[in-house]
Amino acid sequence: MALETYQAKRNFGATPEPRGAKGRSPGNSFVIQKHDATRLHYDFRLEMDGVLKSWAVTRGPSLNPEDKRLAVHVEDHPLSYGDFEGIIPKGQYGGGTVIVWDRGTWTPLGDAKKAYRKGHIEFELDGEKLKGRWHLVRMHGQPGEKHENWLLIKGDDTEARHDGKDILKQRPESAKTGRRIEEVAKNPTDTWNSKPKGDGKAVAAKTKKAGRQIHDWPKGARKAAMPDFVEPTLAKLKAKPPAGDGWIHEIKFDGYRLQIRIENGEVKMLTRTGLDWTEKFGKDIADAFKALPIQSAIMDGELVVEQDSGASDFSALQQDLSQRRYDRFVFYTFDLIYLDGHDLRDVPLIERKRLLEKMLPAGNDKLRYSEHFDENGSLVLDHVCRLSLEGVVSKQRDSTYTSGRRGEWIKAKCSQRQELVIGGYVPSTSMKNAIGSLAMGFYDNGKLKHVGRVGTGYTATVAQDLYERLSKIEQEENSFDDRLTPEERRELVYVKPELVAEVEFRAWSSDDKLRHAAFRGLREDKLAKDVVREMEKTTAKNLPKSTVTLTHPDRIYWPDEGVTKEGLVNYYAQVWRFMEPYVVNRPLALLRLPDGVEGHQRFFQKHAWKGMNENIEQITDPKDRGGEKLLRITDFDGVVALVQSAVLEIHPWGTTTDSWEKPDMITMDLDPGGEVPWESVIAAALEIKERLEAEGLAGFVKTSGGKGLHVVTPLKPKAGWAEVKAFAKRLADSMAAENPDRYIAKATKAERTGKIFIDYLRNGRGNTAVAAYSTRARPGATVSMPLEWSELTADIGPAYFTVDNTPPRLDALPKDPWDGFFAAAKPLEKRKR
DNA sequence: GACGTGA
DNA sequence: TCACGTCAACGCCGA
DNA sequence: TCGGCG
Repeated sequence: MALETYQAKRNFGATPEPRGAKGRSPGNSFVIQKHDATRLHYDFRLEMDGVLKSWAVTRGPSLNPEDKRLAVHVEDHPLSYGDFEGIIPKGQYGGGTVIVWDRGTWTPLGDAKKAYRKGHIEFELDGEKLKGRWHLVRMHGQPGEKHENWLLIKGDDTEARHDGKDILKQRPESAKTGRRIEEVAKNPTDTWNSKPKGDGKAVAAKTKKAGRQIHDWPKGARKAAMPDFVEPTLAKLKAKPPAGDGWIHEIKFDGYRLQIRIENGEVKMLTRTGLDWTEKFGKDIADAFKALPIQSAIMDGELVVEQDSGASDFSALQQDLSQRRYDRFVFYTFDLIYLDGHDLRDVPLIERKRLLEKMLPAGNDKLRYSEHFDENGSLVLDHVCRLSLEGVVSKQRDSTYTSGRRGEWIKAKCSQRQELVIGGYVPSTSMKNAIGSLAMGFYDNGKLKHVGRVGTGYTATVAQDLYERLSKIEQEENSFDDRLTPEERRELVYVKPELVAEVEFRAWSSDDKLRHAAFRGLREDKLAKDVVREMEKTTAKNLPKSTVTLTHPDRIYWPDEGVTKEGLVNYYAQVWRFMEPYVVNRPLALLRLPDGVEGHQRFFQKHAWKGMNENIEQITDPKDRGGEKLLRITDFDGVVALVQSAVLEIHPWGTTTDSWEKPDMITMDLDPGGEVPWESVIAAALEIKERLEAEGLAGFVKTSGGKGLHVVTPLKPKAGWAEVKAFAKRLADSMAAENPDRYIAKATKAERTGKIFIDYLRNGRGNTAVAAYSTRARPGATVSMPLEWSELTADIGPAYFTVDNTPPRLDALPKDPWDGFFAAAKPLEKRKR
């Protein structure tokens, strides 16, 4: 065991975990000793009351689990001295903003990739005894900045924490800093740009219509050329609309969000991501826009198909689209971004809408102006819901038009109501002779299906009244056709299914239970036998069911898309039959975000943890028998358990646990650097495919759900990790060598602009790549989507498929896009290794 | 998300 | 009781 | 040998 010593360049002192402290000795340097030849390398900086008191460059141990002991020897230092030999706190924590006390203000330094160490420190400074804690973090830094490691120290009372939350609490006056922190803390997002590049060649104006004269442009309007695609404002999903005068409320449409661009007499309709879908929607809408007395404009709105009730209907819309039936389309315009030479994005919303209303002819049956309401938000929602509309979108009256989701727009959805049969009750625990909750059901083919309990919505009088009536019709036997779980049966008293109640609820859950149900009264006029489910079951398909309990099924994981924990389970239920072979019986690495994609927590996990759901299996790495247990799932319950654990990305090894040492697939990750056109990424994927086929191997392609594409090769498990990785490296290297202007096989960021990084490093032992059909923990609820090669066109970007649009896609597919994946597996032959 | 720990 | 911390880690490449 | 990258 080699023992190496490194000397600090200057003074430094640290005494982690007091229990680890051992002895002290004078001297004049900070020495850190390393056992074994594991890599050691950490930089420390020591910040005290705004002054850089001292600093040191040291080296620490790698996080090799075997290498947990660190010996530190600190000598003759004004701050601290002593030896310690202690257990290094294992692991690190990920993410967050690092803040330092710098010249009198808290300054965010940037994102901490991880904090490696922390500990306590006691020291004397100018005769004063001080206590503190230290953190060592590794910095992301800003682009172009030097990357540094910082040790943050403050006294006990004002310890600098890695996420800055406490600091903000203590220093409310630093609101400015707070915003900066927010910004810095924001994850650098996807740089993939699916916007069409402004199409360059201007189409000659056919007929120049007389533009409507606007003499007094509202304040904020800027003379400007028409911008390219403007990323739409997105609404954040909230439980109810915001209160206050600053908000206006519009009806929420259930259709396709489109950006209308009128330019040189041409009308274009772009989707949320900027794809040109003008052709998809027939001529009617485009013609209606063409007829407007406008020279150029960008408008924001939604294409819908209205039911008779006036509610928009997404499924009808999709039906019409697939049947090329265009006559029922109606376009609701709700925002005006650009008009006749003026950029209106900085104009307050209310003014934009005023202008928009003037532009749109009243009484047009194709184009409508989306009216808004000034009343109290909850009132509007109530009203809207009573009309069986979907919900409301609330917008800040004076907000400018900003791309993305910033909370200026908030959407709230309506609840549903329906009559249900009371099949039992649970006595109240707080009141005598009153019910606490009701067990409800509906009839399906003459059988009473249990849909869960309704435990709210009663006044005390009603609860007593119900008890009075229900206790008279008690019965021994189960009133429901279903076998209830012990939890569902707990305290339950069955009654003859005679009474009908109206119940309000937010949604049906995947297993046909009520969500957020509230009692709204008895329906004396209804016969129990007539109570059936009002809303068509959306799926008659044979979806896998899970017994895993979801806590907080309403937890929102993707606020923009409104994808909840339960929604994610539904997604996996739909894709499971396709996804299963790529995730079961493989060691897994997980990316977990308990607070969703916008939350502050985000961490990888590859080892088992305490309290882990029993449907996630703990397995032993045969190469590391004494080590921590790795993870595996074997069935649908396993994925649901992952979702319950807030796993938003699933990264399996490229092997099954049946043959740990022999991978059954190769994943080549094509990661385009900046300014690489999407067509080039497609070309790269095709080139890899050809090269693989030249070697007698098959290639399958999937979107990454992020920026690029993955080309995956099935293998007969024969060659070992080293050989497979060497093959992958050779493939990447040869492509980079032959086309150095297009490809690069190494991760050097600076050289990657304009090139595609062919990442072969996912093919080593213990390395992972995101699973087919796994969601990605990024905005948009995107998924990694297997494609047939013929589907790989410019229309489909790397982040095109999402939790929302994937199930309909899979339904429409004649077969698995990766049909025959494992059948196409060939062993990696010796000569190719 | 679930656990352990220290205040 | 509450607030906080913890949850991966290694080879490769260029300077 | 170090920092930076996935």
